[in-house]
Amino acid sequence: MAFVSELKRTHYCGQVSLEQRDQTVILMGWVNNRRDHGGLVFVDLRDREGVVQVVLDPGKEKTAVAKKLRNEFVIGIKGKVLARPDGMVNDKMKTGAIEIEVEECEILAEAETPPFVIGDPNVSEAVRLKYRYLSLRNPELQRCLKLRHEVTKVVRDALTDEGFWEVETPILYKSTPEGARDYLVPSRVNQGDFYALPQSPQTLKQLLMVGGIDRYFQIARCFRDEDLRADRQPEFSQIDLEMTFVDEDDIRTLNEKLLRTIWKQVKGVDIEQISTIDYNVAMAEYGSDKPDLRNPMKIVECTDLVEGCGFKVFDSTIANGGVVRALGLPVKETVSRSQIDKWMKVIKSDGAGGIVWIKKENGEYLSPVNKFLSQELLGSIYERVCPEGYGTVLMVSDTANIVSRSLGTLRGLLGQQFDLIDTSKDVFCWVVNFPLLDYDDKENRWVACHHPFTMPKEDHVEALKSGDASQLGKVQAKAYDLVCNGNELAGGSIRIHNQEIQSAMFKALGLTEEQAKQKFGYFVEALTYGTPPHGGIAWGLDRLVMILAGTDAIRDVIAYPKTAKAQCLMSESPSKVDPHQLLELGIKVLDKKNT
RNA sequence: GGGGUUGUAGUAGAGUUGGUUACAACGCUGGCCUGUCACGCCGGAGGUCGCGGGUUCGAGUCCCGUCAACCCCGCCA
Repeated sequence: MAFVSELKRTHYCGQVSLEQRDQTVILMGWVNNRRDHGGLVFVDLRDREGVVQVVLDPGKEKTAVAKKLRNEFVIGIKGKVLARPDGMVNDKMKTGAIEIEVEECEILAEAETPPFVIGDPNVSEAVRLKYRYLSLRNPELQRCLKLRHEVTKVVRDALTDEGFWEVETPILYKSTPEGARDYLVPSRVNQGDFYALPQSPQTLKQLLMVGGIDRYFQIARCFRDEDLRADRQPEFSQIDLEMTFVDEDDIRTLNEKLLRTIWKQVKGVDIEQISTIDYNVAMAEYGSDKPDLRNPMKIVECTDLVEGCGFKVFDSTIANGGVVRALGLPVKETVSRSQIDKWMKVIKSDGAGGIVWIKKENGEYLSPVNKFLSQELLGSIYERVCPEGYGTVLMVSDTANIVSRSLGTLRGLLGQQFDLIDTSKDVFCWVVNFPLLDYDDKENRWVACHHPFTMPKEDHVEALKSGDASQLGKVQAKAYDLVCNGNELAGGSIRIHNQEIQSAMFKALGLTEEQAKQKFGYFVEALTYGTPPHGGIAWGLDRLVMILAGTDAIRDVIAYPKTAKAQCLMSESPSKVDPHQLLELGIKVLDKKNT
């Protein structure tokens, strides 16, 4: 048994091949499956790199243990690599051309019967999460984690080559005045005070630029105490970077290079084209600031055609500054009224009042509004909206925002329903020229679209300084998002380094100099001590890996993810703590019913 | 906070209009088998039908509540 006690593994199971033919190898791994033929036992031995068939003769003393083997036992074997006899090659296995004739076998650890068979694709997520350590043995999950490692490795190497330093920023930090809810950590030494876990290293990385680090990056863990989604976990990772003395183009060029390197090295794919789309165009034509360009459908402007048409809904919408836009259905066949009603129901939650449709039958245009709109007008709308192969016009009229949102929803829905998405390749674009400010109707004030330190475009600085409400909404920011298949891969901006512009920004947000200081404190002060022009971007690492792995939940690319209720089913966290711990922290838990 | 889907042996499912002892598969287990690779064959064990209440002579099935997982809205740069 010397070979086992020394644990001198010679190969990974999945990497044995005809190259080792007739050599003696020592393998360690888990019993993936066993086929007991009485006088001969086949075991599929599994490790990180794959599975190999090993053959044991239970009649021999050194392999007699074969009879005791069960699934998930950890064993070590020493044996000879043999080419499989004619007709017994298994084409479905990577190692199907060979097998190991075992000379010695030892059980390193027995295993209880696992609650599910490793690799069973039907096991519910709750069970898989409870026994995550067993799920991790699934080659599919291991593939995703390996992919994640490869991505971070490529990023670290590529950014190092570009002169970036990886700098760690604190996890115990300060509560953020805006944005998502913070996770709070009570301080024992300073009773009654709390740290917050960072929502992102935003201010810290800007201060690194103030500090002269010049080029920084970090694979940064971020925390947000908000409700979860398939693509949102309470803790997640960003590839966060920031650079000094650069403008938008520099950052986009560098990140485009990084993107191409990732796809090339991880997927072996050359990205052909990365288009650049103006935010306003994206909203008007795709109804989204992160358009899925694999979907060929586009929203078509119709406001100019129907202006003064006599149909009350359109006329009053346009009179109030609204728009009328349409989607063409990508099928020639006419669709049923009930189908259109279903779509209508969906977009009603986006605020749309309804859908006006136009169909063409026997050269005649049919529509619920053909009392108001002439055949000629219906025809010109139809011709503009429906190119060859398209068959029905769906029109929505409302404010530009609502029309964009609802037709954007519809575009996504129809793309799926009519199977228009070519999933064979990834399609990328930059969305640029985001607005700097957005008016919050509920709070009756302007809020920063990106964050309050985002630089406006040069041409728009005067408009920002004017504070003129009619102009503020049109001010554009030096902000940019990198989009892939309808997902925001990365987002960033050039930051304000100029005190005058920063003051104008605070003023637009309705903050006095005093309030700004109080709210942003040390950060605002730091910016006054000589801040270089700088900017950066942050990539959502989990989403990035999810897209590369071809999965549809970021749980699949995280080793220990949490459920929709932000719980870890394996460790059962969060959990109650010892009263002494609370006492030390000066914390008392309120009875929820009585508050 | 709101809406939706799901919940039946260890796992994933079937279960008729409410009607005798709740099914077959995989896994587990005992036995047989020297060429299997979803091994096969013979036998066996395994159930608070998520939980709590209600209707009924009778509930896996109908009703109410509740819990959990997932998806979506709100929320989240």
